[in-house]
Amino acid sequence: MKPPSEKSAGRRKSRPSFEPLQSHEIELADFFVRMAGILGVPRSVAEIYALLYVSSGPLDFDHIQGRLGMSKGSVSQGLKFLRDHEMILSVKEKGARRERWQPTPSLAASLVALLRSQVLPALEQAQPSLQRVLADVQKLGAQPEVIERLSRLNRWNSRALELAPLLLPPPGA
Amino acid sequence: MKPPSEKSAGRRKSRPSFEPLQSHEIELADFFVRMAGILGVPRSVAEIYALLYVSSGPLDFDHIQGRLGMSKGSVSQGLKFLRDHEMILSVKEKGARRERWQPTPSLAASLVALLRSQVLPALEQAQPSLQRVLADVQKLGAQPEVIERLSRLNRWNSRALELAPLLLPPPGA
DNA sequence: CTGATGTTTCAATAATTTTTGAACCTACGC
DNA sequence: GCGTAGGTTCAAAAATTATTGAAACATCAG
Repeated sequence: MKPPSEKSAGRRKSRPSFEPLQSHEIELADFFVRMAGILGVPRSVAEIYALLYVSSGPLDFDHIQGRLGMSKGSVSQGLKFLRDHEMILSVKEKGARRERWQPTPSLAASLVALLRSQVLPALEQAQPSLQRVLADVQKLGAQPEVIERLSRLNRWNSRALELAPLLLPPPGA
Repeated sequence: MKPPSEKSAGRRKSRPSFEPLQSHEIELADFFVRMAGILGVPRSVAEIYALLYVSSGPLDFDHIQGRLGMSKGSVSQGLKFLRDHEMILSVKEKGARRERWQPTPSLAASLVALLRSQVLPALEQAQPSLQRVLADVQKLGAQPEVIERLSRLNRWNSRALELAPLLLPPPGA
C-alpha cells in the first residue's frame, strides 16, 4: 500500500527526484494550455511544450516526466504529438543513449504546422461533399437563396484550398 | 411505458411529426460539424446551424427540435450560442408568438465573431501573465536564449492585441 | 388576472476525451 | 547473442464536456 518514500529509495537506482515546477513555469504552462485549448490540443501536450520552452537546455524523457509529474504514457504520446507537428527537435549527443528535446526555433512555424494539419484535411475532405450537396439542392429545385448560399460555400472552400499552400506552406517549401 | 404512437396522437395537440433529415442535409451537417470541431464548437450547435443554412425560410424552435431530433435543452442552448456569436437572426412576424431563425447573411462575419470571442480574451488575459514570467526569468538569471524566447513571445502577444481590432473587427465597427 | 404557449435553466446522465500504468517492444553496449 | 535502458502501446480508469428532460420562468392573448 505504502510506496517507498522518495528519500529512502533503494540503493540500486537512485530515483532522481525532480524539482516541482516553479511559479513562473506554472504561469507559462497555463498560458500555453489556454492557447492550446483553442485548437483542441490536450493539456499534457501544452505542458510539455511549455516546460521545454522555459528550460535552458534540452530535456530528456525522465526529466519531463519527473518535473511535470505525469505518466510515461502521457509523456510518450505528448512528445510524439509535438514531434509529428514539428514543434520540437531531438538533440542526441553522440554516444548517448537517450534523446533530449527542445522547442524548434520558430513557434510561428510550429503553429502553422499545427493549423495546417487540422484545417487542410477538413477542407480537402469537404470539397466533393459540398459539391454533391449543391448538386442535390439544385436537382431538388430549392429556393435560389439556398442555392446561392451553397454556391458561395463551395467557392470559399475552393479558394481556401488554393490559398492554403501559400498561407500554410508545407514543411518542405 | 409505451408513448402514444405518432399517428394515433390525441385530438387536442396534433404532434406535428417532422421529416427526418435528407441525405444532403446530413452531408452538410457533417461538414459543419467537422469545421466546428476544429474550433471546439459542439456538434449540436453545428447541426442547428447547418439545418438553418440549407433551409429555404427561417425555422422555429419546434421545427429545429423535430427535424434534428434533439432535446429542447440542446436547441435552446444551441440557439443561444449562435445568437451570442451573431451567427443567426430572428425573424419574428408581427402578431406571431414564436421566433423563427435564419443564418446571418455573412458566414465570414460569423466566423470572425466566433474567432474573436475565443482568441481575444485569451490574448488579453495572457498579457500581464507573460510579462511576469519574463520578469521572473530575468531576475532568476536564466540563459539569454530563454529570455530571448520569452521576449519574443511577449512582443507577439502585444502585436496580436494591437492587430486584433483590425483583423477581427468588433461587431459595432 | 389567468391560462396556455414558448423558452430557459440546471441537475442528472451520457458521451467523449485524456491520462494512467503495466505489458510489451527495440536497439544498443557488452 | 543477452540483458537492459529507453521508449511505445493500449485497455482500463479518470476527467471533462455535451445532452437530456423535467421543472421553473416569461410573456402574450383573452
